[in-house]
Amino acid sequence: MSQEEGRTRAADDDAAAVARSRFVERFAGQLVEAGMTRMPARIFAALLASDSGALTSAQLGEQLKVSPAAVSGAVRYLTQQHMVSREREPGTRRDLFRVHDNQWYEALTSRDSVLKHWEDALREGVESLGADTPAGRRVGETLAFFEFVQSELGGMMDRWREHRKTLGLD
Amino acid sequence: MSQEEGRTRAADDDAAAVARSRFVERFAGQLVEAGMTRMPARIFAALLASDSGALTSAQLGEQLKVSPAAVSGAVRYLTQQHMVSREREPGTRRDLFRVHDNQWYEALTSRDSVLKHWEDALREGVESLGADTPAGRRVGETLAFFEFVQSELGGMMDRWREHRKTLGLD
DNA sequence: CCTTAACTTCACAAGTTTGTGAAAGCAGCG
DNA sequence: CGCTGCTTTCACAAACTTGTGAAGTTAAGG
Repeated sequence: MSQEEGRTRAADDDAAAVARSRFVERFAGQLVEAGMTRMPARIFAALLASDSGALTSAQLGEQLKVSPAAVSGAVRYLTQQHMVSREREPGTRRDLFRVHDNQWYEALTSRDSVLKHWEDALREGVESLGADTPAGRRVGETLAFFEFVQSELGGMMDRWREHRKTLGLD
Repeated sequence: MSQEEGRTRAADDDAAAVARSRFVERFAGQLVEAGMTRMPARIFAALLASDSGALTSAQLGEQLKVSPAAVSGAVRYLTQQHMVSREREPGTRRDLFRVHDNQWYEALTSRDSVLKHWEDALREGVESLGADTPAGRRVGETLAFFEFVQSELGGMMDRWREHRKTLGLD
């Protein structure tokens, strides 16, 4: 038994839980700084740091010490953003929420991303300011930059999928 | 005179001001959705849509209908993020705030970007969860993804500078 | 040096956001 | 079909944010 190595099984579990919780709160903190709201950030981080990659509402509520209502709201947001998917655990009435590694960071780079909305606003700005005015030209260049970035993303994700294989992550 | 084209000079100016303001508020709105706080977003948008690319505190306050205090706070934030630079207008005591097109979106992709902080948190997570645990592996893959993205950014910005020339923006 | 224009800081009031408890809604199972 | 257990919705209280007015600081110019 691991007691002979200086700790009990329970202490091991406890240490693991503490490590997990520290990571969850720290990573969630970064997501919050980047603009995500707190509860979805914490839930997302908790799923990322779970062994199975999926947890039930009850588990999330317990681990994060929040009410079912809070979980419900946050999880709706996350599924809308395609960062998490909902499954019904067969043979029970619990919902399971899962991070699909691929899925979620593909979502980061895809169609209705933040970038697209910026581009729309910028495009309208160029038109209404006039493409031939100094202001219009400045906004136009910004637009050109984001369009360029957008055009590069596809290729980048292709290269990632390639690179991923070389790392032995399947 | 442009009155013969159906509008007065004043009306032209007014129309331009309205167009500018609509753009400012719309683009700022997108920045807010992406996580920036409202006042910095509005000020940044106002600078972007200005003809000279630079405005004084007073101009910003007047155009956005906010107090000097609000301008001061927002501008401090923007300069810390390297999105705007402060100049002293020579021969006066006014400060001028400027968007340097290059500078600001280079800032988006550089060193102390959001990405780096995410990576730090993820790296710590892998260590404390254990690289050989399921959770540690999942967090590790996420880390690998962001490291990959980071490694691609340099090349992308190089290609942008190239592409920029072909667009005739110098 | 003193004046004064400009910027900054601070305490606070108004306005939002966030998460909760309680009630209502759903769906699988007996 | 009606229990029962899970999820969602809603109104509200608490906590946090945001922008303001006013006082404080700085430095250019006389």
